[in-house]
Amino acid sequence: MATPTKTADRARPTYFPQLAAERLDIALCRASAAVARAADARAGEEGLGVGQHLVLQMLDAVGPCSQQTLSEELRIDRSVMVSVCDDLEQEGLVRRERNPRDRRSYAVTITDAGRRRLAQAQTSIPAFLEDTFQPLTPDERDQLSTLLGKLLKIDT
Amino acid sequence: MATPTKTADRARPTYFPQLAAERLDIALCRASAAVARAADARAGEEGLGVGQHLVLQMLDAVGPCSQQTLSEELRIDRSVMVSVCDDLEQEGLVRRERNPRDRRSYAVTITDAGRRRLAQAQTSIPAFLEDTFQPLTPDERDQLSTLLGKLLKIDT
DNA sequence: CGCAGATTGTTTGACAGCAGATGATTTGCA
DNA sequence: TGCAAATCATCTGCTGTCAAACAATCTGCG
Repeated sequence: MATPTKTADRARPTYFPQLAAERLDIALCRASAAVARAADARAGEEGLGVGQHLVLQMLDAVGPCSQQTLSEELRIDRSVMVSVCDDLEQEGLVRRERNPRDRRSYAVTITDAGRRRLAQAQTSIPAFLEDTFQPLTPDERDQLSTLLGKLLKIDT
Repeated sequence: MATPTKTADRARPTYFPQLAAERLDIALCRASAAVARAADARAGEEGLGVGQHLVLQMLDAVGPCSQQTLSEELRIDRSVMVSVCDDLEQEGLVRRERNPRDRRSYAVTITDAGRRRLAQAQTSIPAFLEDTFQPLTPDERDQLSTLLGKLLKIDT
């Protein structure tokens, strides 16, 4: 494309179509970045980080866990899990007790305050998802979910 | 599932199904992380980073650009673009000349060596995409591409 | 012209994510 | 039993990303 305007750079709404169209990997990364940004923003407003939310959610669902287990199931690095649990403990949302059968590990337990906080945070999720995935119809969201599920089958 | 073994934590293949299933945002982030990891690995083998590849691709397609333009079109932070262009220039794949009409900006230009390197790098992309998206059929990849396209319409 | 404000490229500082090392503890095996 | 190897939580250092500050330059408006 020749540049019709005077300055070589300016005034070219090219928007480089090839990338998002041709390279599925790049489109995926861009979409993920946009969504992650939105999630962080919402989590920031709410005062409960995404990782902390996930930990509370899992503890509530499956009962006390070691940090190791939380790490593996939630795909959060175990050294990051340390600070996530630190924050949660400091706010009184979880307790860290030594596991008597294996004193190397903790039994991380959600507290009543944690359950209340979780319930409160859960209520904002549907609206968040609705906002973020607004360009897609419910059917399309299901499609996307299915496709990502297949893609993640091989996740390391 | 009850835990058959003695220790409370061990041997529970729970795998916390709710997350990837219910929360589309998390599934998207996981898939993106896996794909980005694969892309980085391939780029590492090839010696040409993902960002550098994109810059060469765009310069080849639309001609000389300022770093600012490259930044915006490729969604790479402009402070990151500095080092990307530094590396490319050091390897002789691009030239950085001052734009005579606006001496604040550069006119970044791809060199012949850059074009050769780009052509060589391009050949490995189909195989990479094939490997990475192997769990999806061609039809499903098209679906995914379309869905992501719609989702990115609102990208900030 | 002359100056306030915007823009371009760059540097700096903060921060998340990850690999590797460490100390405490448990497990496996001779 | 005793000891080597594995495991859990933690800490440290490195890398990549991003926001904010900065100097040089351009633009718009009097």
